[in-house]
Amino acid sequence: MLDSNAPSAALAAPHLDAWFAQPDGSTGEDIESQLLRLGLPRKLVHRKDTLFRPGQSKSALYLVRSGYFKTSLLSEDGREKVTGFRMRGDLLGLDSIGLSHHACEAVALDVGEVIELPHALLSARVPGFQMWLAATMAREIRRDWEWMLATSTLGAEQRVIAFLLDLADRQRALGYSGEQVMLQMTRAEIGNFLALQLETVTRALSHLDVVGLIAVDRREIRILDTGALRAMIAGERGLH
Amino acid sequence: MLDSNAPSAALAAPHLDAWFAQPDGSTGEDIESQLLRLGLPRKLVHRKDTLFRPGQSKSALYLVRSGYFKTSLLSEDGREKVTGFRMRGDLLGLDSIGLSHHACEAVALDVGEVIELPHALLSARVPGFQMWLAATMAREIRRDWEWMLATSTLGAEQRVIAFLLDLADRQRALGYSGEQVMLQMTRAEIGNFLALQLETVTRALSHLDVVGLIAVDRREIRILDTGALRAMIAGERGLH
DNA sequence: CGGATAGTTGAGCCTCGTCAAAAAGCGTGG
DNA sequence: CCACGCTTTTTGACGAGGCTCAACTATCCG
Repeated sequence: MLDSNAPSAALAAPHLDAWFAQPDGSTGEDIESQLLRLGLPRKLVHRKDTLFRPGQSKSALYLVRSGYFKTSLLSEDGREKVTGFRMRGDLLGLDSIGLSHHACEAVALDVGEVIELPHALLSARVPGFQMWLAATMAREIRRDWEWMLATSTLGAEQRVIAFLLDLADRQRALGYSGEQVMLQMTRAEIGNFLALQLETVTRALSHLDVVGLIAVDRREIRILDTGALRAMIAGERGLH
Repeated sequence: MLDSNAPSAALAAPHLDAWFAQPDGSTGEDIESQLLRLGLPRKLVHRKDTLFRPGQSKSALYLVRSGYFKTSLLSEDGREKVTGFRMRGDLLGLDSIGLSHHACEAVALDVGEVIELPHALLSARVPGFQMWLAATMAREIRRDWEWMLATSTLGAEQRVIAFLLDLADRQRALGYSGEQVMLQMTRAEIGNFLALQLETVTRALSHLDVVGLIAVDRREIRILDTGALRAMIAGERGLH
């Protein structure tokens, strides 16, 4: 649901445009594997480790190699908003490009590993890095907008469904089953992300379990009827 | 409210990093005025003109020179979400960088003018363009997140206040008064953006008028007590 | 084993959405 | 210039979805 990329033909364009014409993944993996070959500094994290905080001076982006992270925004008066859950292949710190300090917070939800990407260095040394970065940021913007659409037009249960299907899709894209989803985050964090209370998330999960569309076992969710679930967010629009 | 850039010292960094170290505006105006001097193609638009639609093949970004635009996302099943209102200095089409086709829609709310920015050309010819673009995209991401925070933690009236203050701030940044805001969009569009119904927007505006914090005259809003308004979104957190 | 964290479930209430009707603007053409 | 139709806005009444508060259970970790 989350990526509305037109899966169109990659145009045979002059080299500079090569990137912009790419639908999504192909050249991306090129750049990504280039980055991996560069022997950039790696960093191991444990559950609840904070990778960076708002206001902290920023030196690099982080590319997630393994594990799960949440990024969140904090307001002065204590409100918090989880802006996304990140997994392998995602970039952390995109939002603070152009700033000398981080604007959001990134916390590990599990043990994991990230690679530091010093943009200045990479911009100079890796041809196409800038393009890749811009394309990645654009994808982040589209994701954000999709979720804005979801939270403002879908009811509580529909949002939870969209969340589960999104996780499943992303897991599938990484080579996992997609039938089974292990939630690395608390109900409260899911609720925060979806603009719901944790009790509402619980109730939605319980209800979907009762009607047999998913099987909930603690944080392990088995998706039993993808078709029906998809129909529930595409069909009747919005609340009601 | 919307831009949480640290107004910190611009570090004396190696040239490549110059951009990333910039807090926000200074070098940006450099690039922007460079762009203006290039004699890039301009385009005049009328009220309700569509600059681009989802699926339409994309050739360039658009820099707003005058007028007001809304950008919105459309889902297959007809749901719509206004993703932002854009004015002078804003870029249209950022979200579809890396795609060959547009992912969202941009419509003029008034007569206006835009400049076409062909990224391939500019990336090659204007040094620092890529950096500027990345910084601009990052700012868009931060804005989006701020609004996600707002819509998920603030009550209806607070969201409307945040919206008015944001408009006022942006107008002030462009050299206008900031006391007076002319809404170029309908109540329905405001509501869509804020995840509210149009009736709720109307009620919020009416109420704020009654209590004397703003003066509503059709689409002309006069902000009478900025301090009190700011307190209402920073003070008591969220709903209730 | 015991304290803390996380999740579940219930009951009541409140904000905001829904439906409806009317007023006010606004553009258009006679 | 005014009449007409359309869009936009306002206001009211009502109901419901989800939030709040609260109690209880399960789980994790030292």
